Amino acid sequence: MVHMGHIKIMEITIDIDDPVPLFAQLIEQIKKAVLSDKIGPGDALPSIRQLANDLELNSKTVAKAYRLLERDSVIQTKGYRGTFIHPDAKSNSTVDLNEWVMTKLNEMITTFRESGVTDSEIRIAFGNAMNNRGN
Amino acid sequence: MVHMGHIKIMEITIDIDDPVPLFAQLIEQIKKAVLSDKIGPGDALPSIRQLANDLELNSKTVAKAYRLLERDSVIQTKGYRGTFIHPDAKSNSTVDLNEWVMTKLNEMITTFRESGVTDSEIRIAFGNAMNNRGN
DNA sequence: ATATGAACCATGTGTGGTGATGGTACAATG
DNA sequence: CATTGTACCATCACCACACATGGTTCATAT
Repeated sequence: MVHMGHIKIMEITIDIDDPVPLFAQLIEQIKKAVLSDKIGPGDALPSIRQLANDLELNSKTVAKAYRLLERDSVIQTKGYRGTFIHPDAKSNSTVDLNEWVMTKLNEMITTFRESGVTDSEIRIAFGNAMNNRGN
Repeated sequence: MVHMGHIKIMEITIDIDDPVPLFAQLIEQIKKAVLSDKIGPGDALPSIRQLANDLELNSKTVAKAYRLLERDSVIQTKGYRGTFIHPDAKSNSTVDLNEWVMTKLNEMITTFRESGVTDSEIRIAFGNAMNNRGN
C-alpha cells in the first residue's frame, strides 16, 4: 500500500521571503497544528522526502526540522515505518527549549555587562567556550 | 617641559604576524611589565599618540588597550595629565576578568549541551541575547 | 524493488562581528 | 598653541557561522 491517502494533509505554507529560516517555519507550523488539534498523537507525518517534494524544499531542510521536533518529543520517528506525532506532543509543543536558553543567557550577559565586561569580550569568550568541548 | 626624558621606556614588541590581536599584545606586555616590577604605581606611561607612533600602531588600537587596562584598574588616566600605573596595578594584573567569564560560560554551555540543545541553537540564542539590551 | 530515516560527502550565499586603519573634533590644561 | 584622553564619523579585510542546496550511501523493513 502506497500511502492509502490517509496521511494527514499538512496545511503548511513556506514563505521564502520570510526572514524566519525555512526549517523554523516548518517547526512552528507543525507545533501549531499540534496545539490546535489539527493533528494528534499517533498521526503519521509525511516522509521527509515526500514533504520536501511537496513544499519544494531540500530534504535536508525538512530532516533538520524533524530532527529538532523529535528531540523535543513532539514527533517520533520509527525508522523505516515513518514519523508520527508523539503521545505528549501537545504539552511538549509549548515547552520552548530555546526560550529557556535565552533566559539563562540574558541573565548571565547582564551580569557580565554590569561587571564592566565588554560586549566584544563576552563574544570572544563565548566563541572560545563553544570551541572547548574539553573543558 | 617636553617629556624631560623620564618616561619609562616601554620594552614592548608588537608582532604583526602573531594571531593575537595587537591591542591584546599590548595589554599582555604592560601587565607583564607590572608583574615583573619593571614599572610600578605612579609611573607615567607614554601618551596614546606617542606610543602609537613609536610602535607604528593606530592610535585607536593603543587607546583600546589603555581603555581596557583602565577598566581593570591596572592603569589610571588623569585626563590631560597623562596615564599612570594604578596603585593596585600588581594585584589587578593577575585578576583575569575574562577567565571568570569563560568559566561561567563553560558551565552554562555544558548544561545546555547536556539538555540536548544544539550548538547552533546556543549560538543563535546567544546572538539574540546580545542584541536585546532591553530584555 | 521501494521506501523509511540517517549519515556522510560537498558547495554557495549572506550576515555579522572583530581588528585595524584613517580623519576630525572636543574640553581641559599647560 | 600644543597636548592630554575621548568621542564621533568612516572604511576595509578577514573569518566564522547559519541556511539551504545537491548527491551518495547505508541498514532496515515492507
